[in-house]
Amino acid sequence: MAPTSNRSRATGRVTLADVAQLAGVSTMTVSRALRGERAVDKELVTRVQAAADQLGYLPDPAARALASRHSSHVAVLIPLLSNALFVDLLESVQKTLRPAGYQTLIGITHYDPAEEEQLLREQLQHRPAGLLVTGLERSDATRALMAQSGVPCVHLMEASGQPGIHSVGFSQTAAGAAMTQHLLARGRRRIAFAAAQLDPRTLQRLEGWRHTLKAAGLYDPQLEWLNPEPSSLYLGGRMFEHIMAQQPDVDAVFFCNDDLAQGALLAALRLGVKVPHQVAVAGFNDLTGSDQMLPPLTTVRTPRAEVGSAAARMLLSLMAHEPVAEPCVDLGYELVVRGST
Amino acid sequence: MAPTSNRSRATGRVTLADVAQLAGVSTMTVSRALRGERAVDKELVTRVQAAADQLGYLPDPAARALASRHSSHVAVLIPLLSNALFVDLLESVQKTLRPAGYQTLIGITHYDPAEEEQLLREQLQHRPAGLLVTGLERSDATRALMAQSGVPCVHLMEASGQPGIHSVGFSQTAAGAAMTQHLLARGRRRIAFAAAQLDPRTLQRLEGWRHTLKAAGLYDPQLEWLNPEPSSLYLGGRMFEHIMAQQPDVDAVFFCNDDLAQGALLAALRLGVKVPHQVAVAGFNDLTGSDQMLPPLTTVRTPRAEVGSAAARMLLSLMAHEPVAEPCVDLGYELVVRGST
DNA sequence: CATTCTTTGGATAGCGCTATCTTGAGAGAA
DNA sequence: TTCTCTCAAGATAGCGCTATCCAAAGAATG
Repeated sequence: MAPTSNRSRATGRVTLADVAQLAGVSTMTVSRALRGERAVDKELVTRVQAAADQLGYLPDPAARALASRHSSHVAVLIPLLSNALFVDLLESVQKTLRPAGYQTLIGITHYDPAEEEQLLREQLQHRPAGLLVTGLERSDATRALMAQSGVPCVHLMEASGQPGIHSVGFSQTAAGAAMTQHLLARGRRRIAFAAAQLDPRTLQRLEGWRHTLKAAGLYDPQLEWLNPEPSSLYLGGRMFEHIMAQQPDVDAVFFCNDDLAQGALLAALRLGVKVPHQVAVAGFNDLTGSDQMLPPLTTVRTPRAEVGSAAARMLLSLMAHEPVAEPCVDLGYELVVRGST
Repeated sequence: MAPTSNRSRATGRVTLADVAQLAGVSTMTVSRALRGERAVDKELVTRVQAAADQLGYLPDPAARALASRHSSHVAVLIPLLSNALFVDLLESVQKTLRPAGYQTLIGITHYDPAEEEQLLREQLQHRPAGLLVTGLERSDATRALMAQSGVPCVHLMEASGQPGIHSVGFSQTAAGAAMTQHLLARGRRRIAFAAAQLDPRTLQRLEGWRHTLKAAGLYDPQLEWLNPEPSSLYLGGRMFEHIMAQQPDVDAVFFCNDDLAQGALLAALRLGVKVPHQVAVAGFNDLTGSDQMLPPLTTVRTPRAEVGSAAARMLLSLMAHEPVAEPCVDLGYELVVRGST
């Protein structure tokens, strides 16, 4: 066991003061040496480092937060964890932030602006060092809270053009258009768009689809199937059944998310509808299992892991008050053509 | 805008001192009144409450943590977020803990004992008020850390018999046995057990399967298909193909998780293997989509949402130093028989 | 009525750090 | 040489709370 000072023996915790005593310097020097802040004599730094290692010193985040006015937390607001997209995003965020000494505080908004505001309010109490939020659309109150808190923030999954906004993502509209183009190229003419949840990014994909069909002179509002319920395999199946029953001339369905499309493919099997012969089916996000479906699902692979790590790195720069080369990063997307189209 | 004292005007934050000044009492009385600690005159409590509301006072978690030696965080250690089981568990935990004023710190262990230990070490730095961990099995070092930290802890998803251990879950062994019994009752005789990941709970299900088959005189080690890779639809399909190719006499496959079983059902469709005619397929956990498969998947519905909320409530009691009626809660499971068997 | 026991509010002293000012020593300028 | 001017290290003073001790006032006891 390492020797301990009177102080640490009393509380059972190794403090800065203990390290300072052992290294023969002031607590302030230890604090500075350990954080690499300001100039500290190189020899002193190694001596302090050695003392800290010897005692097994670990800084107290609460004391740090109180004294410095910001914690080592990064607040992350995402809509759901039941969409694998956000799980992947979160994993890559954590993988980048944790080694840098930041804890992520996860808030699930359920796509509800009021809940987002409430969560943000709670999380700001913890004086987070940084903030990651999904998308660009939010209530004025939430926006105001963010601005007035002064906490650096990066927006995820969409690429904003606005100055002063940091974002990492891609153009959902372009991705929606690209998939629609693909279906057109496959000779489809009655291409339905089926969406659930109707969150902002889904609506952007819808816009891409609309724009492309209009340009091709094939747009028909009847082809829009919008359902505000949460996305699920079950709902995808039900929507597919409805579409097939009510618009037998539809020759392609573009679902806003893979879980809907997977449900549709299963429903097609049940109904005996031939995919892609009779109708093509496309999804979005390339979630687990899409490549295992029968037929395998054509979809758009979204770079969520890359978005997570790039956004986390950008946030690290912001938190360190370093300059950020490119405040709006577009990581693109990839059309993945499989058997279903 | 509410009037502010000199102090809060200086820092831009409403403090206890501001509330105390407005209510005409000491900060200590405000602190006690707001936390409902010790006996405070009823009239004073309302006066303090009113002052706090008027000023929009919100306590500072960092200061609280520093002074009281524990934060308002609850650390939660789960293996994965890519298994929907843990997403459901987490959601219900948060739903219970958040209204009680606790923030959850999520740590993803990836089923790795070393990573679990590392995460716990980091999280204990934050002096959590409570701890939720998955399962009962962990490294000695982790166990020691937990014990020496003195942080109240509830174990999830398994029901422990050990005294001094708080747990909420069910018997994985019994659930594994129940499914095997069901397959036997359906007249199956060559029942394979296919598992991935091989985490402790999977191995307990395996034990239930083994025990039941042995009792029926039908056990054969050849029927165990154990693969340490992470669970996925893809892997389930591959394992199913192997089993069918190498043991054509197998008339049922019990998968340790629904994602594997779903992959198997899709593979069966691809291969033209008739389920349940030629071979029955069963899963575990009743995940999203299992009821949408072709045929719908027989599985075991596990009460993860109930486990999450019951465990969170138990932890709240422990953190409040209240007595816990039943330290080991068994919430059971439910066999869900569908078309695949 | 004196004595003890319970309250309940307040004063005090930190919790373990960091922001900020001060000090002292060496470098450079006059 | 003498007077700035840097710049690194230290002293000081909190950050915003709560643990803990204390005192005063009532309640209970003999």
